[in-house]
Amino acid sequence: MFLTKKQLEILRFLRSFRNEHAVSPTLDEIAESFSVSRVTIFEHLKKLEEKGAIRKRKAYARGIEILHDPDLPEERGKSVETLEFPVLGRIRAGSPLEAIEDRETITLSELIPHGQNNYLLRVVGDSMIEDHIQDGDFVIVEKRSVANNGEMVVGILEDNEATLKRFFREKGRFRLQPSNPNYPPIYTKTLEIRGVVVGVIRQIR
Amino acid sequence: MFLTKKQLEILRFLRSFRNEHAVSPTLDEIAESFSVSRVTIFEHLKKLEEKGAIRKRKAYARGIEILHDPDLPEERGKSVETLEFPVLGRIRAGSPLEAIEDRETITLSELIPHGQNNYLLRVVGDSMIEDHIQDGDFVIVEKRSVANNGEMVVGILEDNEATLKRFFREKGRFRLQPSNPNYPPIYTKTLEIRGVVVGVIRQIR
DNA sequence: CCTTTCTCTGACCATTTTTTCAGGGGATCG
DNA sequence: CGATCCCCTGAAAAAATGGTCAGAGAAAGG
Repeated sequence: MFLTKKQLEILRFLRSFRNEHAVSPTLDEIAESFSVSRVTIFEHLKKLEEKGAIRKRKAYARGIEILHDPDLPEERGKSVETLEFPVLGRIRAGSPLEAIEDRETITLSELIPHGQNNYLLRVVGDSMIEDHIQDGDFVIVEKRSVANNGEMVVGILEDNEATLKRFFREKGRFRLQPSNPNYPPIYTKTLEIRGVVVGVIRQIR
Repeated sequence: MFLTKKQLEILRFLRSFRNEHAVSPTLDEIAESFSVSRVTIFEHLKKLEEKGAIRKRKAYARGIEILHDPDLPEERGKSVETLEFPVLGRIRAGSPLEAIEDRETITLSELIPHGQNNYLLRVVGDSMIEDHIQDGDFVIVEKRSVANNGEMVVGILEDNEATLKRFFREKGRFRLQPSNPNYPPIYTKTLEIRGVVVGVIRQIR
């Protein structure tokens, strides 16, 4: 993805505006800040969207979302520096084959999906055991109200109870599939999806 | 500041909408969600603003700001850039039992053992699958040269190869036990322990 | 030179969104 | 009862915001 200079400037402006005002700016506001016309900004935003840097919906006021932030690495580094881990390479859990060699570091923010829309849930029970999520694990959940088939979702059933299952849309109903042969799937006509599991964290005593 | 029931509901809706969409809702969107007219919402918001719970500017699309969140103790604006996650409670992976209710936050540094002596390894292979560590997972390893029976260790064998196994001290030898019935244990007389697994992190695509 | 890319414009229209106006109904309390 | 909240309505005005159209200049590169 190659952004022109102007596009990059606009992207930066978007971010800083959001930081300050908690909402995205309008075309006019961006245009005024750059002393150009609204149409110019409109075109730039179109390009930015084509390039996948932002998302905007049709006729949706103040609805520009930043998908890719070009400055992020440095900015994150500050507050996360204490949470940096060296990655000492790969280890073969099967037969011993690969030695520990490479050296790089990784910050947890790279490794762990983190954002306004993520939260943790502690897992109770073993119904997702074949997905290697065990009792006591924390799952990182991204808040979403829709899911794709096969994704692991946090769903609210009719009786207002929350559960963690794999999601499948079937004819006229939803199937919530445990990944444990000892548990039957749950079928429901109404389902509120609260989020999708994007990560797992486990502490070993 | 005394909020009526409806006002509280709306405030909660504002928050959840923002969580999901990254922008504030319009009057219409709120109105539709509550199945009332736009004007009704307008009035409610006016009251909410008088009471200091939100801020909205004149004719400013999607510009409602939440000033006071009744469900949140006192935490505004703090945890954006730090690696703090809200923990929204527990979820039962077995049968759906517990709803999502409690609200607290946890920082990753609490959750993830972190220190000068810890590093990450990416796991290749499935020999630890019954410990629910799968191919591609990162394990957090605490540097240590000794281990207790049963701990999961990173060991270097005589041929200078690294492996991840459970550690057992036996008569005159060590046993490195995969947690996968398809793999046999490894017996060795000399073993260099590089560390002990204290955590697991998994990203889900 | 020609073509392409990037930047830009004024004028105008379409749609979304907020705001006002002019009310109605029900509940509670003195 | 009368006064006061709270919750609600449809219709229409008034902003604001987003989008389209038909161009234009300037720079870069073949």
